[in-house]
Amino acid sequence: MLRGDITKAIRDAVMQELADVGYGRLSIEAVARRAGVGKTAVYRRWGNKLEMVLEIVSDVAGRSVPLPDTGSFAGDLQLLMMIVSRALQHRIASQIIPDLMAEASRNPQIAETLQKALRTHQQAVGDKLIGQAVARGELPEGTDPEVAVDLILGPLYWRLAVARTPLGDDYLDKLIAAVMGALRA
Amino acid sequence: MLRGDITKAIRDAVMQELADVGYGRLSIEAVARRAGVGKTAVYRRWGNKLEMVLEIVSDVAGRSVPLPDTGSFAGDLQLLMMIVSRALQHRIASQIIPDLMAEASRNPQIAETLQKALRTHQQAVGDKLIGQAVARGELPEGTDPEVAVDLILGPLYWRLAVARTPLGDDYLDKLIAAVMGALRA
DNA sequence: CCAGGACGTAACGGTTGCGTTCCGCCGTTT
DNA sequence: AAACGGCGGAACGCAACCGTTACGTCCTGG
Repeated sequence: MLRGDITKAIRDAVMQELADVGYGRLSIEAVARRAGVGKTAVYRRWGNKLEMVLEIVSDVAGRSVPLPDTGSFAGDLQLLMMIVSRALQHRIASQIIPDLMAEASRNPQIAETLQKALRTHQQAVGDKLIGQAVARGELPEGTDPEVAVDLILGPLYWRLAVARTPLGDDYLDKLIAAVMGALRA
Repeated sequence: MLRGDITKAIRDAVMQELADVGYGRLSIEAVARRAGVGKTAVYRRWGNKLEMVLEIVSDVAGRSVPLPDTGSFAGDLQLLMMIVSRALQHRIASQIIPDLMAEASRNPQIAETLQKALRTHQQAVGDKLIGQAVARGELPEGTDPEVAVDLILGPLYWRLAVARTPLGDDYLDKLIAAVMGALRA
């Protein structure tokens, strides 16, 4: 019976509000205000703030990242890095993700949701990427997928989400070359 | 005239409170409560929450990280990584830093303070490390310090502060080997 | 011995947000 | 035509904090 357009408006408002003020300061009143909606409409859908945020965020984050499979490790790596860097440069993502990550260290429910939505998936992507490369003989047999994934995602996350330094023209190329060099050994 | 032991108690309480609830939810009342101190004692020292947090955090963060200089790039790298990983595994640091980083994207004052306290310094460390290595001929002439620093700090930060995965016994060794491989090219 | 000042406590009025309730409106269903 | 139910809006009591103020205690220096 709940009207879909109202639900959509609330979902959008939550994402915007999360980006603007963060989870800690997000208030249902502000969400309703921003969505142009009564508080009652919100409470008709979710029981409280945490429940609402978790459902909305895990829904958005769950929309899966396509697994790169270009046929070569270099190609896969380049594609993955472009996808990740593109995602991390979007304003909403680059604000919400660090915020929720910080919040997750205090709230087990958030931690679990993020773990499921982000890490599990991205790790799977990384594992597949490395696994394929090893199978193809492009990487040595003993390559540690954990180290490899950290080496690929870490610098990007650090630069885009933490240091917030813009990417130079050739930055990605240099980074890709460096990662290739690191793993090729 | 302000009593030093009281000031110390407040400073400690602020750090604890920051780690527990984050900047967004930090309240002066809670800080005073935790420090076993009246609100008046706090307001006698700082004008408001932002001013207080900035002063305390930048003081703590300003206590400089020693510049590694072991004589070889491999040694410097290992030492730096051990220092950084040690620091990031401390509960307070691993909670406060991501929280303030997220907050910094909304508050220019926090951003500037963190920039000054953390990035400038760490970057200087990285630049010196790379510079020395290049001068010694251990790294090729054109090595990009930005990429190198990201490659060193990114994976550690990602793993310890974001993914929050514990470090295996040989993880640091593998990571060091990988970074060496990446830059040696 | 006394003045000064930092201290804790308590209370102030004001703001914000919670989660709930009640109202009147309006489009759908029956 | 009438009943239903989601809707916005307004107000509720409650709680937490804000930043400020007044008060009485204690310690210190002159």
